[in-house]
Amino acid sequence: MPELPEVETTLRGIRPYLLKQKIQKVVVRQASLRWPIPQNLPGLLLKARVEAVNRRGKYLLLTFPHGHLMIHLGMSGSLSLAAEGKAVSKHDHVDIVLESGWILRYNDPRRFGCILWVEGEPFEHPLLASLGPEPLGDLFSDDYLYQCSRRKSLAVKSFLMDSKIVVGVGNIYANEALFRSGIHPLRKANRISLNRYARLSVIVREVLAAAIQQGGTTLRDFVGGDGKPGYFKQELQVYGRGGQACVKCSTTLKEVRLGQRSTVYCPNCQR
DNA sequence: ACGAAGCCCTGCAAGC
DNA sequence: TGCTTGCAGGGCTTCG
Repeated sequence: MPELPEVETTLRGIRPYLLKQKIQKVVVRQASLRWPIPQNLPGLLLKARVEAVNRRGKYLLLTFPHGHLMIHLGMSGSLSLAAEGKAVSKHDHVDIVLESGWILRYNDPRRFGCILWVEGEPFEHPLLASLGPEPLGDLFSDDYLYQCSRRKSLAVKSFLMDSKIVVGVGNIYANEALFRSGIHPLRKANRISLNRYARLSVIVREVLAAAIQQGGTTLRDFVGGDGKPGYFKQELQVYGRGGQACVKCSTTLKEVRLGQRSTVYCPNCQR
């Protein structure tokens, strides 16, 4: 389940192979992702040169002279670099063949991801226009979270996972960050003090940065691998541990569903 | 305008 | 063993 660190790791892994490369061929085997892959994509990309590779939230942006390729990995998607002639496996939906011979290969079993073509300013695209700040950027701060939350009566965990508030905090990291901050996930966002948001904002940054750093250490395995670098080996303290003992106080961790997402917390440590 | 629920999809695990 | 059922989840979309 790619979260921000996984997308960032993917970005760093593929960028050097893509920059300044001309697209030699595009093969679409399965066009029906979350939205259909444009039928004319192969023609659009043919012989175009990659000018830049960037990320906004969990969206990857490949910039060409005449537009941008926007890729989202959904929750089961991955990109890998395959050597010329490497056999195609199940759910390898798209190949983007570079002049170097390397193939940027998109695999997505659940097809929750998307591959779209954007002309003009990409940040004005409806999918990107209303995204909140990057959690590792300067705009994400205690003040920012506090101000945003004042008129929000929803659970702080849902608040934190809202991409209009801040991008890239998925279910796993929301659970972990709230545990480490001592904040109860069901507490209303507007019932949390500035001091506690200060702690939360720092911890969100720490958790994401640590995960990215871990992804970086396995980057060398990116090429030729399964496209899923060994990110997220860090120990999860609450996610997936419902019913087990809290690592801090041994109280049994509670698991509830919040907005269809599994939510795990320590009823003693988190208030 | 806000918040909650629904939906897309496949792989895996559990239950019969 | 092989079926059926339920769950996982990012995030857009719809409903109340």
